[in-house]
Amino acid sequence: MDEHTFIENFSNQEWPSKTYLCYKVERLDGNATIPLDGYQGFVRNKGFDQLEEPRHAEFYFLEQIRSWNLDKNQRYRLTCFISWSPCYTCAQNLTTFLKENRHISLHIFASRVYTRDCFGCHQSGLCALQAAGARITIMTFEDFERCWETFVDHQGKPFQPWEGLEVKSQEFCEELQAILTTQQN
DNA sequence: ATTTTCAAT
Repeated sequence: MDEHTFIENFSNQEWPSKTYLCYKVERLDGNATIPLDGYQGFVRNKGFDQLEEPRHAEFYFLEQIRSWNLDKNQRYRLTCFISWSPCYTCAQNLTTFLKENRHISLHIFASRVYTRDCFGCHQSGLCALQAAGARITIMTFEDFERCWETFVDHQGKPFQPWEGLEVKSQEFCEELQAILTTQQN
């Protein structure tokens, strides 16, 4: 991913009308985690402008995972950095996937909390996803930096945080915490 | 004080 795309989409000061999702996979072997570098990459949503059926980024992510046919006798950890947190429908699809694939765990790092959901309640979607075992957190400075190091064609440049990164991250974190703790009982 | 959201005006 080029530098501009990363900043434009992952900056928590921006409100882009598109979503990028970076993913990586590790195999868990006892206490060891073995990165599967061949399986890492990123996807974005496709909209009406591309003459394809509009689909959210998570659709393509799930499509990728399914294509790998990860060995059910091994354990894997998926990590994804996503610029908007999953909508209700996508959260449900991920929930179903995790329930059907107990050998796979998922940790989602979201830059921003998506709240404009036309098809359902994004809060309950995220709660269900968490209940299915996913970890959902807001990206902090360290997470942006890790994403930058791993997925951006940074040409050796270190991650330069934008103004207000920490404050916004904290705000979204509180918003997400409120969502994930409210509906649990 | 504080919009915006995987678009469509």
